Amino acid sequence: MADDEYTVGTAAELAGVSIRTLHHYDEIGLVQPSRRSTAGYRLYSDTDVQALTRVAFYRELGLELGEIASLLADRDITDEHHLQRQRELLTERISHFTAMVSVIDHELSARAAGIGLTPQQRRAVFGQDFVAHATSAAQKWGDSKEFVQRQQRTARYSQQDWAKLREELAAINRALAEAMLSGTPPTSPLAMDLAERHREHTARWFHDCDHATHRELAVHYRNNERSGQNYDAMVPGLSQYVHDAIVANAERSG
Amino acid sequence: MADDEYTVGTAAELAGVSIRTLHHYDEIGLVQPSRRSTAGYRLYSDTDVQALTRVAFYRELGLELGEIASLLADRDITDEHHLQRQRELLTERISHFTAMVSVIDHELSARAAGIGLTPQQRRAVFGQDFVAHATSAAQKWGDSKEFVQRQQRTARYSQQDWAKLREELAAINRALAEAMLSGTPPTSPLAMDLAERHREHTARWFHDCDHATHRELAVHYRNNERSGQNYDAMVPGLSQYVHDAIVANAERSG
DNA sequence: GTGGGCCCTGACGTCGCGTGAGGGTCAAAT
DNA sequence: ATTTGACCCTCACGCGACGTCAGGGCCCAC
Repeated sequence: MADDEYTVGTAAELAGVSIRTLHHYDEIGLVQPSRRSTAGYRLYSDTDVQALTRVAFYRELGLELGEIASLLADRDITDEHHLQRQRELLTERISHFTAMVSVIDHELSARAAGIGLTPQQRRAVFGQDFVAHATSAAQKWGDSKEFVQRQQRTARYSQQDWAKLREELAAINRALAEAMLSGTPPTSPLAMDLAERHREHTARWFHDCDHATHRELAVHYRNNERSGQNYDAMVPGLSQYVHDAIVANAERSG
Repeated sequence: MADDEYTVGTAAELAGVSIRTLHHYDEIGLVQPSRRSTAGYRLYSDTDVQALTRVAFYRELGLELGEIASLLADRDITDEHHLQRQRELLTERISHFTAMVSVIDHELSARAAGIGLTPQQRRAVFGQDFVAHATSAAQKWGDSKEFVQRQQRTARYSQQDWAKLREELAAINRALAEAMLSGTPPTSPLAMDLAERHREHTARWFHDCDHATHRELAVHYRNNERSGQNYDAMVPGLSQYVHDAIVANAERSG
């Protein structure tokens, strides 16, 4: 056995998979050892191990062996193409999962506001439109500075932090809903004060939030398109009310 | 059938899985419909659908049905605990994949410098130490401002961008290697100029990079622990040389 | 020359469903 | 009142990607 040849055990370890897996790949012809010893031992070359590594990578990304086979068979695909492709698949998964995190934050926030999701809402959030919905939300917002900051901060929050955050937000939101239902105009000092509390809460827990940023948020709230808050789901008309209060508060402070 | 009850087809659609999957979950007792119609039809309640949704979510995160069963069975776990847990699993996957992207960028950069990885390097990068290596690299660096910026920028690069980036970096690295091999001291103007070109390249393609930041990078390079560059793998001793040149260049400019 | 570690080839088991076959159910349209 | 067609039921076998023995060779060190 030459120096740059490996038996199954070694090759398997190098590729980070089991011996049985190599046997399987040999059986189905996906990756076969370039040589056999006189005793019938499989001998994998460096190139073979590289192929195995590639397969393992694609597998971890969830591709089926058939797909991988056609990728490997395509002689037009260079090593760099493979790396590019793997990178794409990875970033795809990352943005998908990031979108799912947004959905969870959505539901956590909804619960923070003391509202469980109805079956209809769950349908929209977790049902068939799940990915499409989450992805569009992530695209609308996902590249903004605020989103990145929020992701970074919230990733570190403990369960206690979340509990506190939610409690505070729930108090603000309940007060806003009460104000609206009691006929207090959104331009009243009370409503504006609540808007200001909301701004401070956002700045404290999620991301920097001056009055200009807060105004932008308000528009998203009104359109019920902001991941993490759907005021109309709490009380119909509340999103418009919150929007108006935030704008009034921003006007007030200059 | 009451209004808040659904037959298999409907329940399956709400949960975003196949009918057969619901049959299977029923068979193994993971999620069973709370009622059957007189004709033997499975009737799923809202609560059942919620459980199904949860299972689907955990499945997408790669958990086995057995694990999910024990999670669902644990009556100490509230709805919010589930959401928290799912969020953790997601961010785990995200950082794992982000680490894998770093590894790919590593190899792309190595190729950019005109150097294919040797089997030994591949072993370190893709072999059994893969996850540990990538994860430790990500932890060392993963929370820094520079990393985030780099991720954000590079995510948008086209293949052409990468090609250009790599070409430029390869030219700089080759020049540095030549300088070292020809005995030019790292404190010479030529080496310092190359360090400066490297700094500008980094600032242009990856993240803001003043001289102080560049110095920090230099230390990582010297320790060969920086994802994306391993100068000693190109030419032994080059990492120290690059480090010294960067420091000299930083000294020079202030 | 023998023990322990590696390798071989079957071949059956597992998990999470997919995919029929053969047959009831139900509401609407004829 | 029946027929149509969409839905539902229960077997039951199939599949992908291996895991896991069982029974047997190879190889090298002591």
